[in-house]
Amino acid sequence: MARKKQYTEEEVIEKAMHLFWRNGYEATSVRMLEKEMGINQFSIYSSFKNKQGVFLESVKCYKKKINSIKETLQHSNNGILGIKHYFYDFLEFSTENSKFKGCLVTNTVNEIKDNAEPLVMIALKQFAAEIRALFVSNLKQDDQRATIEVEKQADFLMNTILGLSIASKVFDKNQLENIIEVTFANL
Amino acid sequence: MARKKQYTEEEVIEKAMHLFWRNGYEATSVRMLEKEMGINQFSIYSSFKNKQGVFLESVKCYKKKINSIKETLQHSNNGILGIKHYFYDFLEFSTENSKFKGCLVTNTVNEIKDNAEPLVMIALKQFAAEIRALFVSNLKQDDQRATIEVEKQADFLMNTILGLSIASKVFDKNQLENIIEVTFANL
DNA sequence: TTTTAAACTAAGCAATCGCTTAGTTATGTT
DNA sequence: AACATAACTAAGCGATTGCTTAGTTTAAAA
Repeated sequence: MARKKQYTEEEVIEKAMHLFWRNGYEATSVRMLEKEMGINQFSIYSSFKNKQGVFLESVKCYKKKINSIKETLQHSNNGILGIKHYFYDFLEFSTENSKFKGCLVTNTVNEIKDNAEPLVMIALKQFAAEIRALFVSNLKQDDQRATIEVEKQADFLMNTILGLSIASKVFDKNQLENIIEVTFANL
Repeated sequence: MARKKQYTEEEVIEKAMHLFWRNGYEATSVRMLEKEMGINQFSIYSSFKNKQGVFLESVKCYKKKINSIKETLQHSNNGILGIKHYFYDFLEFSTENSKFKGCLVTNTVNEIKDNAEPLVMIALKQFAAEIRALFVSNLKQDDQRATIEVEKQADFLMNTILGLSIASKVFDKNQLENIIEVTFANL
């Protein structure tokens, strides 16, 4: 009936995701996406509607990629030690050519204005809430831990992860590991 | 010999600074600066050379503003308690109409790409280094604190401050205070 | 009072932004 | 083989970006 697509949407989105991850949302232009994805602007818009659509699919792709270390945390039975393991996994996950890129989600949360791009913001907040919920359930595994403290500690851990996203662009690997060690030393 | 300026550069830079603080570097256009500063683009470029120049002066202005709470930390003799005080001071400092704006410097560090705007990046990193040095000297005030740990803890505290800059846009005041409390609870 | 130079206004520069559209190519159906 | 239709190419849309420039106004020096 008609011509076949010369690309698979899964493949080109993964390339787009890496571009957004490195550059952020605004700084990634449609022309750059064109080159990185290897398809024409027409194809981009016909497959994903608009730039926001490309990004939302990129977040889905990012979620899939990070899902393996998220599942490790999900099935962990070591309480806070499982979370610490997740922090190290995350550090490795966000490394490329011994260069840290931070977290796609956190990077974008910090970049997007409150009013602008509400759909993007909703998707990002939902992702963050999922991670925080895992922190809470893992903290509750520790018998001696006070229940009242769990929510506070979850916020604290989220803050540390947020910090690591920026810190990973400025600090070296050793410093990042020190941050994790101090974070969990007395928690 | 010639006409007088109808504005003082100090006054208009303070307005520019607040705009950058709220919106970030890229998202603040020269047209927006024009309106906020109340002067024509020609005056902006004749006084500050270019947009980057306006921003660099804005960072100087920001430093002056934050200097009072920095000096409190500088003259503090309570070791880590002085740092905790600084965290709360910073939270109040970055609040406007019960809305948190984060830290101008941190916001921009996270936004600017490594290669782009190197002058901006240098100014920002220098500012961060000054804060970290204060953390180190205050930590050393505590006699029982192991010297080896001080540098690690300084990185940890920097990471917490970085985190708070993002967290302050997503979390409420109570949560932010919880983060500070947990941070210093066992340090 | 005339001169002169800086401070102003406003229009417009090239480049880039996200996005669209007219026209061509390819492919499965009849 | 002829048709129908989706996938492609490439040019270009209006809006906005940082920045400049030609022309006018103002005020201090001569």
